[in-house]
Amino acid sequence: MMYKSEEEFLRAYNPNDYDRLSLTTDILILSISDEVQTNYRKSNKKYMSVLLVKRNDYPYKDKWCLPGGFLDINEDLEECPRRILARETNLHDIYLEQLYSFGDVKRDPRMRVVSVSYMALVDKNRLKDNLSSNASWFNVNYFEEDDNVTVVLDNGEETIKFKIKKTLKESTSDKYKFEIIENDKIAFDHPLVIWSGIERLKNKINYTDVVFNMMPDLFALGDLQQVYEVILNKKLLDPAFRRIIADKVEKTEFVQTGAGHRPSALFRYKKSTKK
Amino acid sequence: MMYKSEEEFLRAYNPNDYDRLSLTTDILILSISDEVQTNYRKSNKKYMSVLLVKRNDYPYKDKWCLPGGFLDINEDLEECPRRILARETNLHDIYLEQLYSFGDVKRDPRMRVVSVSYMALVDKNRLKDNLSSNASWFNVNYFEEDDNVTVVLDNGEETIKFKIKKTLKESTSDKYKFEIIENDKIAFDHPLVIWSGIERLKNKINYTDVVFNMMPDLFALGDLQQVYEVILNKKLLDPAFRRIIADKVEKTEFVQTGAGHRPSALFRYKKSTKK
DNA sequence: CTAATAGTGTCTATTAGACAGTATGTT
DNA sequence: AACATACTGTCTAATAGACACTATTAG
Repeated sequence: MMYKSEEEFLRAYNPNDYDRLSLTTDILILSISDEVQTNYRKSNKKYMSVLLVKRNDYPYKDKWCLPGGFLDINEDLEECPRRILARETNLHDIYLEQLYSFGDVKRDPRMRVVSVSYMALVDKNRLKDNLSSNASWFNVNYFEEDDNVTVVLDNGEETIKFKIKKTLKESTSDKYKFEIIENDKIAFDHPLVIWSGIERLKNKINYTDVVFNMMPDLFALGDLQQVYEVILNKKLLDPAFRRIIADKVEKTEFVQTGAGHRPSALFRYKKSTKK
Repeated sequence: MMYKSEEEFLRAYNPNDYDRLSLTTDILILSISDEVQTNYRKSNKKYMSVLLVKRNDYPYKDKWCLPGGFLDINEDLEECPRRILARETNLHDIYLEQLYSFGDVKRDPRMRVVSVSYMALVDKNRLKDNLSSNASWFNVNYFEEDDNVTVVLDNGEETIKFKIKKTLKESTSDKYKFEIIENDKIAFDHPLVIWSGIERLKNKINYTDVVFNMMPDLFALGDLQQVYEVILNKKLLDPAFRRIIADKVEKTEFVQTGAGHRPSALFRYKKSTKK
């Protein structure tokens, strides 16, 4: 069928000629928590933490899932996670990036749904007491071995464990398919979203400045180093770490005292000028 | 509303409670072309090339766009680009990875459409004469300066130029928004897809083995180096290059002669064992 | 004084960049 | 012989890893 003009074409166009489906966005909200130490001298142990919401209806009733919701027909795709973020945290200026789109036919038992996942990074101090009631922060621990990852989440009351396997796809080099091989408390394919976000952050921390979205305005270098360490899941050597971040931070006049040891200078994020 | 069981919930569930929309996938198919040299001694100049399709109906009639199509309600998301790839190239085992999902309200004048873009990498020699009639390979050249990229495409008959600007988003560090600031021959937001794929490939070539999906089974190291050079858009030094790829390739018994200079040994891809 | 973290100097090992050289086919 | 590319040796620069040391506070 050929048309004389775009106007004529659009008049004749019937949107129902094609299959229509629902689209949701799910948001992996990551932050840093610290666990208050009993020994006054010791510094607070830090964790990476993720915000999960308890489902109180079917499907996956009583399981935990990522905050999410349906895309409105009149909103741009990225507006959707922003609206949900505002709902969950009351904050509007949160770092957000798209992760991946999931769309297996049977991923939602209700109907055909494609989900676009996002990752948000936030400084937890900014949203104290702003949480909606069925949401909870879970500390994240993960263990990688060969092609398996075990992720353990803990919110102080409940422990959630799931396992993901990277399997090499046939005929394509270096392309992995992720598969959930153990999971009983997380809804949908959200374990995949959680892990792909953690992997993304683990990579990005090395070549971008995204971490600073999880930091308060003023921070000690020791704290920043601990954040790197929990994200990368390995210890770093002090001098090397300080070399790497040297041109991303600037020293302020402030110090942090009262901890039973040498006070630490407080720094702030500084956009580095050189590449 | 609370339900007694998942079955009861699903019976009562009405998919039309939520907005429904159409979803398409668009595929950036990248490959390597070489331009036959007049001087028998000189080696063929290589280009990165992209497969575009000429639209013969509205919207964007007579503009070029990426091969793509609507997601079928009964196919997994990733099946969709695979089906389109098979249609365009008659090949089934092509490297494919998801790039990004685009979903601005007004990105398609016909209706609300969200598009999931993919990148495919293929060895062009595998699909000689298998092209569908309205498709054409365009050689890619690009120029980066500050926050602008100019991409120039050429298929021998037509030259297409577009320009993209990276603008730093407010309140989030290191997060760019891409914006098309010059384009008159490419349909939809496909310039964004093309550039994000090139950027992705440019990065991935450094830490994965994806290039080998664009190479024939046997190749000379000089050819491989040229492929790196056109993708990265810069010259590499021979010894450094050979060090880097040393454990990704293995020498075969074959050589390439007849070029008026020392014959080159032919190599093949070898999955490297160490990280 | 002690426990604990803050912060620095410096040596070494590894990797990346640069250049110059030798090797070998075709016309 | 001359041209063009194939391929290698080696020096140097830059970066990452490791260790040892000094500094400073609350209790």
